[in-house]
Amino acid sequence: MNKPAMFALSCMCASFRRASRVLTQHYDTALRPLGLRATQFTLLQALSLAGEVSQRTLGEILAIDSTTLTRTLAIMGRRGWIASRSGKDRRERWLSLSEIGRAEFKRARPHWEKVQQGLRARLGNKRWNELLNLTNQVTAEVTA
Amino acid sequence: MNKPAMFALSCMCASFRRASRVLTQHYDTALRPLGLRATQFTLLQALSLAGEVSQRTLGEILAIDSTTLTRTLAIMGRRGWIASRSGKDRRERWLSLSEIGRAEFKRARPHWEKVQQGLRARLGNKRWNELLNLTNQVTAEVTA
DNA sequence: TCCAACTACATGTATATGCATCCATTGCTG
DNA sequence: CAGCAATGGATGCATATACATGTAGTTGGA
Repeated sequence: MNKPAMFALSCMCASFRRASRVLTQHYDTALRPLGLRATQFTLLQALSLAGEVSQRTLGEILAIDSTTLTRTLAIMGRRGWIASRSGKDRRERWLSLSEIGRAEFKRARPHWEKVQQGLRARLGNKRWNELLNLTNQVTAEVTA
Repeated sequence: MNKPAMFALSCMCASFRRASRVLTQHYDTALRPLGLRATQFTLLQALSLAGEVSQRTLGEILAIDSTTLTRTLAIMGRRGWIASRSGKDRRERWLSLSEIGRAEFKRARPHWEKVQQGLRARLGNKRWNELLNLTNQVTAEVTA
């Protein structure tokens, strides 16, 4: 037993935030042996996919405030994962993964894939796909 | 034009976190005139629904670490929204809404309902219901 | 009965997050 | 071209979040 007291929430925001907390802990647990957080893995992955992007654009991709990125990237920068340079427009910071950052991402990816697989198996392919589609749609809808 | 650079994410955790950020800002914006955050509204609502609960139980309901609640409730307590007392087991804190807290919740609820309605209209009833169901299911599944 | 294990909450520390504001740079317009 | 508005990012500040650890109170045996 030890059934959790959890019950369904009718507030979309609250339901998403609760699910996020639960998922973040789940992914964090899987990545903890690597000394990596889910949020940081997400940034490594985003940069790996996007190539070189400005801080502003990275923020738009992940719907993260640019000023939040300043701090999070600083932490990752200290660990040597981020390469940044200024562009023609000298206000901009162009970001990409450093060599070390790419290696870190490569090291973490299998762990991430394992969590994804495990969760996908528990939810079933149908729900898994619906969830990814719907959550991405909500983001698009609210952002628009 | 001015299209957001956002694209679909395949990481369940990242997709949920991004959607949470977007939704939180959306709800926060609606509640800002009241000086209330979405997270705080959620706590008011949870306490309003749950009646008197221990801090531990409240944490289980919302999947929030009990130590997180210590701080968040402290903030809300300073504003006079929370009534707390210790139970027979003197380690426990039993929490409920104070009179002021109930008033604050009542004041905020219409604003919250308006955001919910607006979002529901944009997503359509079908997707809205699917989203609530699925997000609650993920929480249940991962928590289990 | 008494102590060891356990439980509930508090505190220290670190990251995540966003808003208001500031600074430097760029773009626009008269 | 001069000057002002707009933009990209940094900084100050406040909240949200969780883990490791500390502390007080409870409980289940020996």
